[in-house]
Amino acid sequence: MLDIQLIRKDTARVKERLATRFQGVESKIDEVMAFDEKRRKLLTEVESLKAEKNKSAKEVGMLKAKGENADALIAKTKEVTDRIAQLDQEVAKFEEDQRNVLLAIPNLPHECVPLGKTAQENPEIRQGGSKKDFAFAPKNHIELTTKLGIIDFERGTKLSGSGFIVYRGLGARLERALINFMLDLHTRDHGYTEIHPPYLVNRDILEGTGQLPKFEDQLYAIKDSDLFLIPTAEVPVANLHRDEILKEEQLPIQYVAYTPCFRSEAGAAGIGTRGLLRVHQFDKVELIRIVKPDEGDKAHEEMLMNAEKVLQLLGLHYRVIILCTGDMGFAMSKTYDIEVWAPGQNAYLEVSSVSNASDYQSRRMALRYKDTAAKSNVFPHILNGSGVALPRLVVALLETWQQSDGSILIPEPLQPYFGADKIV
RNA sequence: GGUGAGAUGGCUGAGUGGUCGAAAGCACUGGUUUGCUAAACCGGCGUACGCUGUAAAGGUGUACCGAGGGUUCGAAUCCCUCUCUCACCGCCA
Repeated sequence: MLDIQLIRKDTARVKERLATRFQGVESKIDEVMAFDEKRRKLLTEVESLKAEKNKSAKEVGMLKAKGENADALIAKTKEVTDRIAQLDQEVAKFEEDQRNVLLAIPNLPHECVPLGKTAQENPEIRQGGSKKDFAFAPKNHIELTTKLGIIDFERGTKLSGSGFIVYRGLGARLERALINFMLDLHTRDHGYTEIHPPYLVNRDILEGTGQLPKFEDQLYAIKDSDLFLIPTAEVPVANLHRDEILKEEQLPIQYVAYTPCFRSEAGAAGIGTRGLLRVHQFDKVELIRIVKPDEGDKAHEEMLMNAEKVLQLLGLHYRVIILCTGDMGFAMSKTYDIEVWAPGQNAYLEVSSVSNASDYQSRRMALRYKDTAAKSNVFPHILNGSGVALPRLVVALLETWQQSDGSILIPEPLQPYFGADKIV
């Protein structure tokens, strides 16, 4: 969430930058300010009453110690206490109202993020690899996987409904090989520490990263409990140090985690269609960094390159785009997407989203570090990036490395993990 | 799931209704001193928010002793609920 001090001090500028996301959000700032003003006024009043109460209570104690009568003072203090109880409730109400509005306000876009409203306005930053030339018409992944018998779409639907898939035989092995390949790459070559987190988390955790309270309909909830299936490893891993005050030397932190991700995808285009492009459960290797504020931009660029490396090693063509202000996720200040080329679709598919959440999430989860220079506790910047998501990677891999006979070549760096050089 | 014991500041650990934000020790840190390593001594050392205020600071108030509620003029201390930890039993991958 945004810093209330910043909102108070620089109201106009905060509103201006919020408005670049979508028109109308900036009015929430006025709501926050209204609650804030009332809250502080009452707080001052109730706190001075409490000071009075504390003083009187002490005097009662001293009178009684001396054996004197304190009935009058007790009666008077009782009145003050009652009044305090009343005001405390009002203050709490304003605090809650203010927090609720704050939680519904998205992060401020980074200064360098291009203005825009929709995904069509996201500028391309660069490309990697090159499109493969085919001497035949490349098939799409559904045809390829069905013929090879490595993905069973029908039985996935039978078990759990549309948007669920079953990997089989070498398909299952490919999934496992890719996960291990990416985990090893990021831990060995890129310096991340592997985390294996819970797949179920409570409400507070989801509030910390910004999925709640606004996007509950996108989550799967566990009946008769307050637990939810994680939509991404970002949720448990970014929250790992919540409510902590880290030592400065603990930073930077770099975590990598493989988890399945569960998304209801309510209202999303493409759900219910066959294939791997949009599913309710998918595997993903996720990167998280927790860094000092002034190291955020550099860390962001590095993470992007960490994710790109996966595609480079697998010989895939891709492009990097930067999301415009209107297309960015709620909690993020700056986001790059990596889109991989899928010849069978004749389209780019998003396989990674690399974002800088600045201090927005660390504020929500009360994560700080002791900054020796500033002599105070500072909210670190939290970054997350897919490194990368599996289903669309598999699509691009199969469609790119397919042969005219329908077999699939396995890129060399993946072969030790897969245990073979092709799928036939 | 059952029974019992617990939860206090970075750590250990006192404190069972009044001047306790909390003893003491350790750790950390500033200083003094002894020719170094080190020791001794003196001091500092939680977080959040409000008010005030400065160039920086500072001053002041409130809250926080697992969480939430209650009793009381007054709660770390008494009562209730919950969470977690430990031990044993049961069950189980």
